[in-house]
Amino acid sequence: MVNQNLAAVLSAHGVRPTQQRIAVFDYLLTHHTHPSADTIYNALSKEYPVFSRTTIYNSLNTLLEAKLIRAVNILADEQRFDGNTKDHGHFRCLSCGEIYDFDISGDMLQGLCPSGFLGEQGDVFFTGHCPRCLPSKS
Amino acid sequence: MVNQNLAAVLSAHGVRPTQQRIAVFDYLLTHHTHPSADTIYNALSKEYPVFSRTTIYNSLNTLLEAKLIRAVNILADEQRFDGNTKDHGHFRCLSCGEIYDFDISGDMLQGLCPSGFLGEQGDVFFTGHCPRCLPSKS
DNA sequence: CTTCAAATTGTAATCAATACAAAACGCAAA
DNA sequence: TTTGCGTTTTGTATTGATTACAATTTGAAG
Repeated sequence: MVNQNLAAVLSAHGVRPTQQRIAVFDYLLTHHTHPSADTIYNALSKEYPVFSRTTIYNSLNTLLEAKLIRAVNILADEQRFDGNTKDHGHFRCLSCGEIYDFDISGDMLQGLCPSGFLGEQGDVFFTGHCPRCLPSKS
Repeated sequence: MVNQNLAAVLSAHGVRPTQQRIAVFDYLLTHHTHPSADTIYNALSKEYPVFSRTTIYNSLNTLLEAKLIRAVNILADEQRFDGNTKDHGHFRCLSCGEIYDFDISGDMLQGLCPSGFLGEQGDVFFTGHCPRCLPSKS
C-alpha cells in the first residue's frame, strides 16, 4: 500500500501523517510537474470532498520544514514545489512554460559554493528554450 | 558627469533616459545590496520630491527588458534587483539575511546547462551561513 | 470513552505587483 | 517659441498568492 509507506516516511520525519499531508506528498511524488499550491489544490479538490486551500499551504510548509519536498523559486510570481529532493537543476522554457529537471552531481554543486560559506542548499536555474520548442524559433 | 554616462548607456539600449530611470539605474549600480523595489522607492523618495512607487516598477521592468539590470529570485516573497549583469552567483545568509555575490565563470555556467537546451540565462543560488555568521553557530 | 493537543477549515487580512486613466513631460516640426 | 503628439509618470484601484486567526474537527494516548 503506497499510502502506508508515505505515512511511515512522514512519521519518520516527525510529521503526523494526516490524510491531507499524505495526499499532498503523494501528489508531489507522482507528478513531476513542479506544481503551484493552487494546482495541487485544484487537483486534490476533485478527489476529496473538502480540502481547504489553507491546508495545502500548511501541508506544504510542514513538508518543507521536514525537508521532504523542495520549493522551486524559478518564477517570480508564485512558488512551485518539487517532490524530488535529490540534487538537480531546473530549466524553464520561455516558449512552453514547462519546467524540466536535469542532473547535477552533488560534488559539482558543492564546488560552486564559495569557500568560507556554508551552503545548506544550492539551486541552479536556467531560462531559455527546450529542445521541443527550439525548432520553431527561426 | 556620471548621469551623462548613464543617460548615454540608456539611450544606447533604446531606453529614453528619463530622470527617474537614471536614478533607479544609478542606485542599482552604486548599491550592491540587491534591493527590493520598495527599498529603492524609499531611498529615492528622500532625494527626489515625487517619485511614484509605480514608476519604480515601470523603470525596473524597462531596465530589465533592456537587459541593463537583472532580477534575483532568491526570495520567495519579493523580487530583488541587481545592477551587475556579469555572470555571478548569489548566496543568501539565513542568519543575517545578506545576499552576497560570488564569481562563476561563464564557461562553468554554460557547462551546467543540459545539452539540447538553449539557456539564455543561468542562475546559481545558495542558501546557508556566511563567514561572518558561522562562528556564532556553535 | 474521555481528554487534550494538534490539524483543518473558512474568512479576513496582508503585501508585492499590475492595470488603468488622467496629467505631465519631452522631443520634433513649423 | 509654440504647437502637437507619443511617451512617461502618477495615484488609485485591483489582482492574486500567501498568511493570520479563531472556531471546529480530528486523532492518538490514557
